Amino acid sequence: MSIKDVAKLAGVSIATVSRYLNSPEAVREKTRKKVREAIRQTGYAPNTLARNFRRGKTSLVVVVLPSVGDPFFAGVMRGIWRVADEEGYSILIRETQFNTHAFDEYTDIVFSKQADGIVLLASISPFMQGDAEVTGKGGRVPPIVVGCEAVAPQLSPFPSVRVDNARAAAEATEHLIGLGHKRIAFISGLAASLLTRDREQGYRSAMAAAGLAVSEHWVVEGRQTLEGARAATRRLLALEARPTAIFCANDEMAMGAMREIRRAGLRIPQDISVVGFDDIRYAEILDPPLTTVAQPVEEIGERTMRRLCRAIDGGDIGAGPEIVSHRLVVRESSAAPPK
Amino acid sequence: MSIKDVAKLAGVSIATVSRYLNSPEAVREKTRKKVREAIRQTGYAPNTLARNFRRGKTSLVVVVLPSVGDPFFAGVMRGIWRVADEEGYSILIRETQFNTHAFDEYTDIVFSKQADGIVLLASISPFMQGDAEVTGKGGRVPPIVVGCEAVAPQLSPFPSVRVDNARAAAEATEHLIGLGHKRIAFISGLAASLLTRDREQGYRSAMAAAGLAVSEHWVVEGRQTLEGARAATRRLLALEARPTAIFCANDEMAMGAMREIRRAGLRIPQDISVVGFDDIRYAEILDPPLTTVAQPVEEIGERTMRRLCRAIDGGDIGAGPEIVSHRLVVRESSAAPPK
DNA sequence: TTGTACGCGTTATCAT
DNA sequence: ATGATAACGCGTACAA
Repeated sequence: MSIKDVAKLAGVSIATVSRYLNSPEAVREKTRKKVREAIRQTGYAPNTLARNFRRGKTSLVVVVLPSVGDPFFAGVMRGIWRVADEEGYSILIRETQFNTHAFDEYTDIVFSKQADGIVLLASISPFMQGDAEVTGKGGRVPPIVVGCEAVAPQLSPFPSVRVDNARAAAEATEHLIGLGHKRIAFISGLAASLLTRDREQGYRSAMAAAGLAVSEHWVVEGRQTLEGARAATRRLLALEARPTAIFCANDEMAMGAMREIRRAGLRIPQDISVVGFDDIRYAEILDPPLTTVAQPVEEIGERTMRRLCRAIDGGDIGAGPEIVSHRLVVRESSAAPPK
Repeated sequence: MSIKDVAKLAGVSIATVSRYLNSPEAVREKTRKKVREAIRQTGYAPNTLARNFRRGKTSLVVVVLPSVGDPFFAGVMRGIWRVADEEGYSILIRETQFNTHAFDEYTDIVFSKQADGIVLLASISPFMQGDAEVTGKGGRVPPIVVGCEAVAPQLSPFPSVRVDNARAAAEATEHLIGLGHKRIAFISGLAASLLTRDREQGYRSAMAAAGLAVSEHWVVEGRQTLEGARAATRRLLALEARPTAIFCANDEMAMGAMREIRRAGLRIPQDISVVGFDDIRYAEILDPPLTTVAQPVEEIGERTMRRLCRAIDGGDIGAGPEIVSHRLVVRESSAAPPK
């Protein structure tokens, strides 16, 4: 059931069948009909494996992300899939589970032709290698685009698509400051994540700009998980001078924080305000609805994937980040601090 | 930078290089060293595309699921990935967004050699085709295993791995009945989903067994989404004889239901009890923590994938469902009805 | 417009 | 233990 069988049955050469499939206009209608009929009869389906091999293209793109469970990525993936469908790519997903991987684990995917390119979504690994070999074995830079996350200086050849995390975090902090808060805590993600570091830096600069000191007890690592954030929150609540507001580096952690605050018998926002980041679909249905920073997730996905496609096609997509706009969404989890 | 270059540089034949890669023990150590060195120097990486082509195997498996955003699938995917890594498969993910697809859209993936097999996770599509052609063009049944979802009778050739949804739903309903509830509502998923229909049937049979009538106003479609469940809940709350408990076909919908109940100024569980299904990681941190049915998600993923691997290898995996055990997790969202 | 024939990089078979 | 060579299915340059 290969192209040969179809050719034989249709009484034409395999070249004609191939042409029928790839540029039908180059085949006479009468011949087309014969081929069409033969394909129908044999139930022939072109062997994608052979086709890709011949074309030297996998038509596959790997998306690396920390955890598929995070609803935040659902939106980004939607954007990626939209473009992938348009451009004829299938998406392979690899979950890092927040683990670090050597950089060539990624580049090798391309060099060994398992995929044509790679999207790195909020994946910290390459950013940990201060001395990373950004060029591959052949001295070539594989098509890689980073989404959501910032890119370390030494990896500047790689383009990224993201919001201005520092600015957004600063705005969220300013919102709390504007409400009258002075003791504002920050639950960060993983120390290794630039994304989180950028948000922390935004928080710190907003505090500094308002002339507010940041106690080192107020900045705790939430490890980007529900559980991590719960532990972090417990520590914050145990502080003598308890913070009146907690800004979490993402909504997932904000959910964990809210849980612990309630467990401690405190009310949100009357006793403590909570602000998140990402505006996942649960943010609005929490009790109370969560104030957070919205990111244009589908747009990030689309732009990231589109840029990757151009890179795969050999186009020069330049380096540097492409910044998309964020938006502070004020809901009911933030209010003035208690007297 | 192909196997030829390595062979030339090492002064051996391509066959030897191939052997070095695939069964090193069949190569003399001295030769191995030469090849190793040549590979190092050239930076050669085997062309996966060519290898798969030659082997007639994609080493790819497609997982079809309604929505990656659902935290429930995160656990199932973890199980799938574990086995996939062991067996050397990469996972392609396709999101249906709850849309229906023709059955051959899936089977063609295998026949056109885009992948070696398919996992259908809670995906309704094949179950809608009463007259589905289960055998492919060549009359062969492609390797497909269904996870979480039940399989319609006409598709019985396909195996599945799942909990006993009807039984589990009955137990959850019995739990509410045991607390003294009589007016128990059910928010179902999509009418087309067998999974949801099984749960509905479990609910109905438990009610019937307890001698409780089910008003048709009490069974509403939540479309498996937050929004759908919210609309459904609003309708339930507007009923003259308002239900004292709502059983939701999954946790996602339970989250939506809880939101609307609170918006209406009602308390959970004092005014209304809520029970979900799945025990996603958010269930425990909701306010109040959600009573729900836990599924062994990783185990489902593992078993599903393992069965698929055997099917791909040509093993006979039989048909019929493989039932894994569920567990009712009672938390604080369910209590006795108000007087 | 159609057919012939080669090559893509690898694995596998068969000699040596 | 190693080498020569034939496939795998498809696309395409070139010839007809």
